[in-house]
Amino acid sequence: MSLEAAPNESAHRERIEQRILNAAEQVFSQHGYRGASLQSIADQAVLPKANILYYMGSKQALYIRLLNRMMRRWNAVLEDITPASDPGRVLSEFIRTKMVLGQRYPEGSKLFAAEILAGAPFLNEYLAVELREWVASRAAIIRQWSTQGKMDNVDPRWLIFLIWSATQHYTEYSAQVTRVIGKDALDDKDLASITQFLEHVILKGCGVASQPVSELQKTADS
Amino acid sequence: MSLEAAPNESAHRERIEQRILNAAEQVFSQHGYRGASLQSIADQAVLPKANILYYMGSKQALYIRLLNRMMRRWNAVLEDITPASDPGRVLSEFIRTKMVLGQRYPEGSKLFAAEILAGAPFLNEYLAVELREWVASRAAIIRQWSTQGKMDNVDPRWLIFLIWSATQHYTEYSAQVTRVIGKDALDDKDLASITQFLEHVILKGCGVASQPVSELQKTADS
DNA sequence: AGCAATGCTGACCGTTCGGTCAGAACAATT
DNA sequence: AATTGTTCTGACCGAACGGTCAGCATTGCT
Repeated sequence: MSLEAAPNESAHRERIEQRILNAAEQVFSQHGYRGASLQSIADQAVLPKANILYYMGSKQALYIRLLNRMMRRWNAVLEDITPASDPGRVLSEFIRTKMVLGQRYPEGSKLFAAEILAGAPFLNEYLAVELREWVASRAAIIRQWSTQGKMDNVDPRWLIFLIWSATQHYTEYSAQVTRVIGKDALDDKDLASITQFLEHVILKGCGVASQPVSELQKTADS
Repeated sequence: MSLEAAPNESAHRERIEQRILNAAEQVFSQHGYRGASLQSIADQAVLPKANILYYMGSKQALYIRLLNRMMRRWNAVLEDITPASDPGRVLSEFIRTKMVLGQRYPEGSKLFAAEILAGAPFLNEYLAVELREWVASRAAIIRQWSTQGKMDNVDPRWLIFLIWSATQHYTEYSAQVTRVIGKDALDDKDLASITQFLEHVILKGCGVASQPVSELQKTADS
């Protein structure tokens, strides 16, 4: 329940807690809440198991702290969107931001995915209240863009889900993607290529003019 | 290792095995391989735990049988595609088929997702060999469509991943989708709307003419 | 140097894990 | 009624689970 960080934590405590959180994020993201064991988290953090509980209290408290940390990172996306905004610029930035976030916090993204797969027992309220309002408000603006003739008349909810799923895929399904394309990991060139592909297909597919702001970006395209 | 079904199984044994497989699919899909317990599978199947092991041998053997059953269902997708095929028809059918498969086998899809999230320890070889070849052969054909001018010059691998992720999202993230749109489940109308949205955006986004075959399908679109 | 506060952890707790097995229950054949 | 083969399951095994705690080590203040 109480998940605010104490304000007067020592730097040492802070360092160790981050070490535990990062280790836990890795284990939880691979095996889900039930499948993760405190022992394997302790091994990953190179700490005795009792130490994990000393700092985090319980498995559940640790898990909830992780979920909150991840959700905090996802704010600040699509914050400053208005009916007057240019759809091309906004959607482009949305796609790019999501791609970057997924690459920056791959374990956090997978943790989130595992939580949803399990039926979102801990994120139930967050999804049904905060995220729902987030989507509803953005959807309303996108719908105005459609009526203004700035883009096709598509259901904005499906558009948001499309961008989420298409970008998240490359972090959450990285095990599949890398094996299918025969690489150990996606490099920067791949990621740039994917981002550009998604911008091209989604913007064009929604009838949005490619971003008018001149950014050097002319590549292979019949 | 040996995972072929015995040919001379009694109808009774067959029925019980299916009951166990369905129960296990549900539990594994929610909690992953490690997070699933034989006891909870037994409870789900309303059978004593020892019975599960009597029929399936071990937790791992049961899990592998489930993976194989799911992979078998996924064959027959995009089998008859050639350079002469019409991209619009093929991509449309691909999207529709994937949407239907996800709705028909939601637990199987989630099971697959959990396996990938865990790093695909059991599907490693399948992904790196069979699925890789499947993608490579389809990608080659799509690339020919591009050079023939039938569609934009996009990377076919990203296109395939896009269709996978966009369609799978509605089964694997159903917990998130339903809470965000405020429904208990997606109904047929939602699914038709989503399918049509995806066809519209992806085909148009790839520069493919919407399927020429006249199927009554004229809906809201500025 | 002395002392309280905090950091730390090996040992332990009851429970649940995957898996084994002896033997009861049942069905089919003689 | 006896025999045989299969189906079934309660009871049990050692290991691992999440969590507790007594007590040692370390630190910081006086």
